[in-house]
Amino acid sequence: MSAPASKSPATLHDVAREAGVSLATASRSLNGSARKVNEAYRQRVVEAAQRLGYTTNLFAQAVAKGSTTTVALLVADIADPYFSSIAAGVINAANEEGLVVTIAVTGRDTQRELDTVRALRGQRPRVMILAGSRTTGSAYEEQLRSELASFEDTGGKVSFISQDAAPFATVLLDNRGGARDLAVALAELGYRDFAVIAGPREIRTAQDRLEGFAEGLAEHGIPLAPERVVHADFTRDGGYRGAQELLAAGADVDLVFAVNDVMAVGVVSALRDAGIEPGSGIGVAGYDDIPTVRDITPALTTVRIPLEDVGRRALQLATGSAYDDGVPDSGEGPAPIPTETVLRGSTPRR
Amino acid sequence: MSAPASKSPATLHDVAREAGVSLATASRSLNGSARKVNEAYRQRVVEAAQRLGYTTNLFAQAVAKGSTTTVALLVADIADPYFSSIAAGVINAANEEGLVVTIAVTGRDTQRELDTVRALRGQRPRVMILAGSRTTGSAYEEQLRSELASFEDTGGKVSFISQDAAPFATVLLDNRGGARDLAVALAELGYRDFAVIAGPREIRTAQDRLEGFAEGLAEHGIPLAPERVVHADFTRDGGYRGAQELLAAGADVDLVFAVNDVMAVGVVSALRDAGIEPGSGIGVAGYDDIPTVRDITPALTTVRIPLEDVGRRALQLATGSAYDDGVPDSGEGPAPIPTETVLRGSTPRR
DNA sequence: CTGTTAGCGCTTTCAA
DNA sequence: TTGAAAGCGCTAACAG
Repeated sequence: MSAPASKSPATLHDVAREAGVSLATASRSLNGSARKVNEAYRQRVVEAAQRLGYTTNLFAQAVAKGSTTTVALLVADIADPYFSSIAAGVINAANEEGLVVTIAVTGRDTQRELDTVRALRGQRPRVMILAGSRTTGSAYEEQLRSELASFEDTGGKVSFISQDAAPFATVLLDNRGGARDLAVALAELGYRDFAVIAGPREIRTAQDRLEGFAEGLAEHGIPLAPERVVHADFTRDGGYRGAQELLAAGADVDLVFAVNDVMAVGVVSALRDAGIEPGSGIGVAGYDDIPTVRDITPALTTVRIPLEDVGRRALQLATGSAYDDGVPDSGEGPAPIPTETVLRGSTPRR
Repeated sequence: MSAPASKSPATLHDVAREAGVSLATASRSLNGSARKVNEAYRQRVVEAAQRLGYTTNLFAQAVAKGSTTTVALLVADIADPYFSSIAAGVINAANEEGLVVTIAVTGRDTQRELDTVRALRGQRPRVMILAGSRTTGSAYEEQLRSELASFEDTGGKVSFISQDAAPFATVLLDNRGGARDLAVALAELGYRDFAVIAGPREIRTAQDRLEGFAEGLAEHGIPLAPERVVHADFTRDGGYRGAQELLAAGADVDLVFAVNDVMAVGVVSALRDAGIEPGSGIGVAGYDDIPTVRDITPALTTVRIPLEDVGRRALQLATGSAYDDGVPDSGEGPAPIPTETVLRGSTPRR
């Protein structure tokens, strides 16, 4: 229980003294960009730093320079593979640029999201990436927008991962188009009686996927009756319960589309638990292509989003380091991330 | 493309002036702990801050106070559910204490881990949580230890999530014991011909689970021949390939234990792809109880670790806010996290 | 209770 | 090139 006498970390001052040079020289040798320091001095400083176990105090540096090396990432739920994959992309990209990533979770709670953004501003991050599922119509929307605008006014950069977040830079996800393509592919496979486990009504991503899917069906002259759409939580359990509800209603369905993979996984389990074999009995499709959908049985048909890449882009969009991918950049970021329908065992040809 | 004239964020100074009070008063009204400020003044300050869109510059605050509100979390791979669940726990707990968490990934690369720790020290985090899989015997081990020790010497606190990381605070995972219990349970179920898809040899977690499992079998007089142990990557694909290798060797096996769930998921897929039905043909068991193992078919037998909780504890251990759970605290943290064998469909009674 | 005034650790003019 | 000194935004004695 003896508390060790806790020295404080070595400061640049200490290093300078140890090396017998001025503070300024020490600073220049260790961090200053242009190498305008006598090599001999530099050596001594570096060695002194080494000897003292010195590490630049990033905060002090930030205060002095007036700019940080932090990027703040907001996600709804870090344990959700959708977000953790995106986070991986952001972190890797940030690493490459020497930036440090701070993660905050909002739990899909608008108020909390707003509070978090406010709190995060205190960190003066260089960039703020919002990956949470945008919500529509709430009173918070305007507040969030204004908070972010003011963040940008004061030198920050924000980037969204979303379907439309003008006026901010956005990694565009074409949820509507992806869902439409999926619907078309499924119709061509011979499915006719569709049901959708949609997410919460306020979540734009969920809405768009639902609408896009309906559009795709419409192209094939297939209607999607309102009673075939059940709204549920954006989670595995939400999907599970949604499917149960659907079955309870006794609808005659040959394919269930869950608006994201986590939900679809729940649907598959629910069907199986109800004695219906997913795939051979009722087809199931999801959206996102998270890693696990390959390993459940049957493997899930879904719409692939290159999640890691999306995260990476979101950062690059903000730092301006986006590699040129040939896509015309309209200023609000490149064209939508390409999306791809992946047909697997859960939707055999009928 | 017009760059908006970017004002810099309002400073406390601005607020003070706007409110017509001194810097000190402004500081006290906004952040100072003890409320020793005339309510009228306080009002004016708060309003001024509001009007100016002021947010405390946390970095400057940190520099002035000499202490930060940051906690750094190191994980091997944030997209791995094991780590993202732990991260969720850390983040939630941190939130409750008003701390901000920064996540770095090490990719199970010792050198990178070391570099990361060094870099992270620049943030002067209050606490550093290492959740990466400890490695044994490497030359880095000592360096890491010394880097961390010096971090603690200068006022930081480190906490490990591991099986033994003395002399640092540790959320103890009883990998050995958990694996032993699992082996016993499986033996009691009637399995006799075991094989293990073990992780990389250097990863202690993998080692311990392997050894514990062997011990458990030994208790039932069941040997585990070396050729029944194949070492593979700690990932889903590692598990997949490991199983393939095992099958190729033609061993006569009735149960495959993969030392973690992600690998086990790969094993299940590999078996199925090889035409062997997991569960009815060969039993499969994993370790961790990540969410997906309930949804694959058959559901996976595994050893449960309360991952979220583990993350939360790791933080509390460091901040000293651990709730009293009645377990005698030996100073290095509470007793091992309780572990539980969960039998599911992948290991029916034989 | 309020204001003045040193710092905190680092960067960056500005002279030398 | 180097060093002295003035900040960066905030806190914390210290007087008043």
